[in-house]
Amino acid sequence: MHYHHGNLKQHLIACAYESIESNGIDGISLRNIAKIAKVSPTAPYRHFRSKEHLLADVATLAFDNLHDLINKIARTDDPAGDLVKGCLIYIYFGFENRSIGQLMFHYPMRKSLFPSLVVSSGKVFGLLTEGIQRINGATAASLPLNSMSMLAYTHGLLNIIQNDELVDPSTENDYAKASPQVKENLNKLLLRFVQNLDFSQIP
Amino acid sequence: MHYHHGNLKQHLIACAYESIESNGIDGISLRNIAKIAKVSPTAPYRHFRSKEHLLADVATLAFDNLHDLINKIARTDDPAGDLVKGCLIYIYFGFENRSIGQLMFHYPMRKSLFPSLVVSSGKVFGLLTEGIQRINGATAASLPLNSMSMLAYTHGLLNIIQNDELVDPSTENDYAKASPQVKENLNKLLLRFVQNLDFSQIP
DNA sequence: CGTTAATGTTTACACTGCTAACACCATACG
DNA sequence: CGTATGGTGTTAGCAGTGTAAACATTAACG
Repeated sequence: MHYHHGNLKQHLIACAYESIESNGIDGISLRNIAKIAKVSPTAPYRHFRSKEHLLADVATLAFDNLHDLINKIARTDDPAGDLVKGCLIYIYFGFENRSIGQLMFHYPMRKSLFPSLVVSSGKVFGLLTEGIQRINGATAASLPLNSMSMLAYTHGLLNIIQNDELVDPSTENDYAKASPQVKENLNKLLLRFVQNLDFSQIP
Repeated sequence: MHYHHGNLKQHLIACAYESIESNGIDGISLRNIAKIAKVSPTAPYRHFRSKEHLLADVATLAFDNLHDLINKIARTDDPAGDLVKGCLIYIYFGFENRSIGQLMFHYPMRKSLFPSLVVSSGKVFGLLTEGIQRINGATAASLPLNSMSMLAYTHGLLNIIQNDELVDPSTENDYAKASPQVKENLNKLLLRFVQNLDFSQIP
């Protein structure tokens, strides 16, 4: 029995990351994470001031992973296509890592309390901004608004796909059919959105 | 001390609704709601099978309220403008009722388990669908995808506005500046989006 | 080698969702 | 009218939670 683990902090983050992804985000508890890490129930408090602090570090790691994925795509001579690719990665990352995505985007965390989290998520947003900047005709003045707008749409599409259990067979609104339809058409929808961005100075 | 309250169920929903909005959604507990309703800690279990069931009813009520608000707007001869108005109400409802909005859109609830919730949220979506349908040139084939797309954008914009504490003064990405910018330009952004909807048959 | 600070453990507390057993009481039925 | 019944409230209690405090061990350094 080693009293000193060596690198418990990183290990706890990794355990939490995995446990969240497999057990869902509400089934998570500090004590459970500690048990997974084979450590006493309150050991995490030597490394994290609170549960929220641990989760913030998990989210930070997740944003870093997402950033690396998006950053890996090539910069071709088709900036709009590149941007759409990035957005698709964003969406599929959130979709495939369901619980982690929930933690990143929906968990009620006071994000501003965790500088590293703010930096990491900011970097992802930075990639999106850069992607828009590369598009022909983009203007500096229109950049912030268009970036936010693009993020909104991308994020919204992710949301739709995530929540396709919000399906209702009883009404005429056929969510169940629409959601896969969205998935098949993500590329088209995003591309159209990009092409319709407004680069004129917004008064 | 009246043993029989008379209408405890509705009262509990109302208390929960209020408590969530003022105390936030994580600060909520069944026992606390019971205390607010001046009833024993386990009394709610006579009316709700679980906490999630109570919250589902709260969310249902919230969607009904939102539906009524959106449904109240006039149907003018400017369908695009009407639709945008509806979306704005959607956004501001989520923004102003912060915690309730979180419950409606982000709380990890198995929505499909609660038929009334599915119906109520479906009705809101139905209004949006109807709004798109009224636009000149709208086709039946393109309706589901366009509705979901519009919902995605609207929802994404709400998200941006809700999370403007995701602001980062330390990076170059000036979220803090961008977010109010979004708020000021919501109308324009939504209108442009509506005007760029694609009503051609999507292959 | 001894001190100290870092890092782990044990104990304890208030709170949570939830179940089970019990208390009250409005109503249906003889 | 008396009484059984079932709906609705209460109390007691369990397992699990986040967190703080006190204690134990060990790595690092004088």
